[in-house]
Amino acid sequence: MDRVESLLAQLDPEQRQAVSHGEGPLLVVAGAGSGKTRVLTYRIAYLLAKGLAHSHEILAVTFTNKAARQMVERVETLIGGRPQGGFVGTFHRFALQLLRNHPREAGLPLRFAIADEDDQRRTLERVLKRLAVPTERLTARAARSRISAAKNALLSPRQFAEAARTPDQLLLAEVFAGYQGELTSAGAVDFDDMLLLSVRLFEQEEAIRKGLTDRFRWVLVDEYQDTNEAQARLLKLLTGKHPNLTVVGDEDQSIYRWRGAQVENILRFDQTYPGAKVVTLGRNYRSAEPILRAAAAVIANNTQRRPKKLSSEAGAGVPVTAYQAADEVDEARFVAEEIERLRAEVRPGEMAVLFRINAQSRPFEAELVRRGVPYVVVAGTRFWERAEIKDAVAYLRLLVAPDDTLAFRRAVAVPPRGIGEATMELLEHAAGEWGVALPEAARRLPATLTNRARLSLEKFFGLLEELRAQAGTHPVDEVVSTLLDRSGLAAMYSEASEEDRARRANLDELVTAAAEASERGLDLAGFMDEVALVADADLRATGEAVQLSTLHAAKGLEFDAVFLVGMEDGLLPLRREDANSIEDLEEERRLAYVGMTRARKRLYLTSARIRRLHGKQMPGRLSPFFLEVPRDVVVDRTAAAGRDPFRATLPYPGAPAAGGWGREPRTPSPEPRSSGGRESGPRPPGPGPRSSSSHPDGWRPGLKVRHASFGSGVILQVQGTGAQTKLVVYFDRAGRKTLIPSLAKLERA
DNA sequence: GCTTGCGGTATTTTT
DNA sequence: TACCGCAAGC
Repeated sequence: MDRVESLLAQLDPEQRQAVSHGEGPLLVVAGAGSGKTRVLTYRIAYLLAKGLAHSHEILAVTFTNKAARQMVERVETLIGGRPQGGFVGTFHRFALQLLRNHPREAGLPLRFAIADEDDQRRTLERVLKRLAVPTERLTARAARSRISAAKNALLSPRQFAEAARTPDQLLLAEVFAGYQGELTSAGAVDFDDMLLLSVRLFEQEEAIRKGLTDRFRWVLVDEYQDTNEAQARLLKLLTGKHPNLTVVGDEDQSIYRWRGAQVENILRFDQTYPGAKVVTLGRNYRSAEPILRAAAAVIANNTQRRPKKLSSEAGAGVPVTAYQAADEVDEARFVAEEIERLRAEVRPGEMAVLFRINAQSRPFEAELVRRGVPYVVVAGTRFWERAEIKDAVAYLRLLVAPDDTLAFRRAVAVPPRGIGEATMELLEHAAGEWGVALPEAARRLPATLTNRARLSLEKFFGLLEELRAQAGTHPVDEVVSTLLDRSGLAAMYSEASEEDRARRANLDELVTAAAEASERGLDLAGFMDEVALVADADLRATGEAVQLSTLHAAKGLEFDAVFLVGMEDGLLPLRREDANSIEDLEEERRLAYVGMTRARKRLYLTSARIRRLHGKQMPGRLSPFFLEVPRDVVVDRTAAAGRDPFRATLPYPGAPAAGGWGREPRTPSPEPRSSGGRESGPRPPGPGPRSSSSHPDGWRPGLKVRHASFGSGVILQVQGTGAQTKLVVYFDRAGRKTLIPSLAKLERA
């Protein structure tokens, strides 16, 4: 019992209450910074220590691989060993595993493929084309998200069609059916299908469901506010009649409504699970008081929530800083200057610039590069989304599943081998005629093919055979190497262009990823499942750099200093052309709330009076959310910056009449074109942070360098000395790279 | 069947 | 502003 006692002793009363809850459903409403992960991990440790659960009886579900990994690690340190036999992973991983174990019962081919977003888009484009749907009526993009929503709501194409009334819905029903038909004949499932089919499997195969219900006697779910209907249903089926289900979440941090997440799941948890115990964690250990007060005041305007209060346990702190910039360049300048100033006491890795949309990151990057401040942009073009990677992966998928039609379509087209639209149509026709999958039809080399196409296909399949033979006997990374080499995928990219070299470098990274997978004992099929399930965010090493991130990507993280930028009406809340419902506005407000509550000690709220975005100028009216922040917790630095006092920002119509910054009398003024920003004078593109100590080899942040492949760049960061020296360099063309100067051909520019 | 140029369009993106 | 997808030329 000692163990149990000592676990509980490390918790506050509410946390303890949640952790030590016995059997039955439990909802932990965990406000920002209140120790959500702590409760989850301690609860697992508690159940094990108390002997209530065996580790193989525990199923813990998260949304990201990263969260899952963290959970495992933390539980390990708590219980001093690795929990055996349970499942800790994402919803999708759980579902995929289930379907891989029971493909037949799920109505899937033995080696079904996974259609990624790209496959989905291409498939939908074909369907839309076939149905002659004009793009003005429905784009592939729109269709994808609406079909996804239907699947999340557990609707089959048929059910959807039956419910369809408007011409719009009827059209979508047709597209949905066509899309699903294509997926089926390609032997593929998309991400939504994984969940949907798992639900169906549970509903139809009582034995399978019961097997799992009996096995996983304890189920724990993280970020429950982000579950969609399919996920909620899956949990309900899985936990059976006596649900030992613990869910942790916070409706105020639900920011994935556009992806099917239903706040209602968490708001109505006690109705779905009658008798559920509800514990609210109300102590915030993260944010200083002014930050918490600001955030609380904003979120209090939402109606879709339980009213609750968070008390700050993190001290009085300093007021929130506000700054209204002249334009986005001035905003970036202010932020970068402030970051430089803060570096005296705050490590770069403890600072973050958070924005609503990725397109906002440019000016900040420019300013930070100029000053030699190390930074990372979280989520640029993601590794696994890159064309060159997808091309190679398509080949690999074909090795695993020869009839993966979607992969075939992609692989056969790159590098160009004389197989184009005409040949594809011919093959499609043959496939239909013979009733076989498209790749199979291609393998049979229909007589109607031109000689050129025939030879080309023979060669293509010959290569696949060769690789498949190698895959049987060699580690994954070797297969990938051979593939890149023999297919000509690597040769497509010349040494002449820097962009091409970056692509080659990416392909090398793919080999590295394969080698790692191989070391973990995965075969090619396992590697492919991994690739499908792994988001790039999981691979990202943060290091000591300021993070530039979207608000979405910042969820779950915390920083000493947070710059929430672009607080303008239309940007945050983001204005979209389709329906700006109250629900949409509340989700935007939650985004602002999530952003603000990432901050521990310092929070900055900035905006621009004029913003160029997408090449257009946007009028920079202050965000209504900004106006919701109580004045007494804010210090406005706009005037103190020595520029003209800000003006011309009309208060948001719906904003509270009192308070807010938009009300000061404004001097009418000429277009504030180039008033701000430049006034502080151009900064010398100087040698970066003065703090950087000199390196024996002379490398220092701010130094301009040239690399044989990546071209010219500037050093952001220097790590280690001697042969261990690593340089983080920002290249004009290739972006951020980490290099070892003793290996890389790097010279001073 | 593959490359060049125009116009339309732009979110957020855990898997 | 930037990219991407489509339409016309080689």
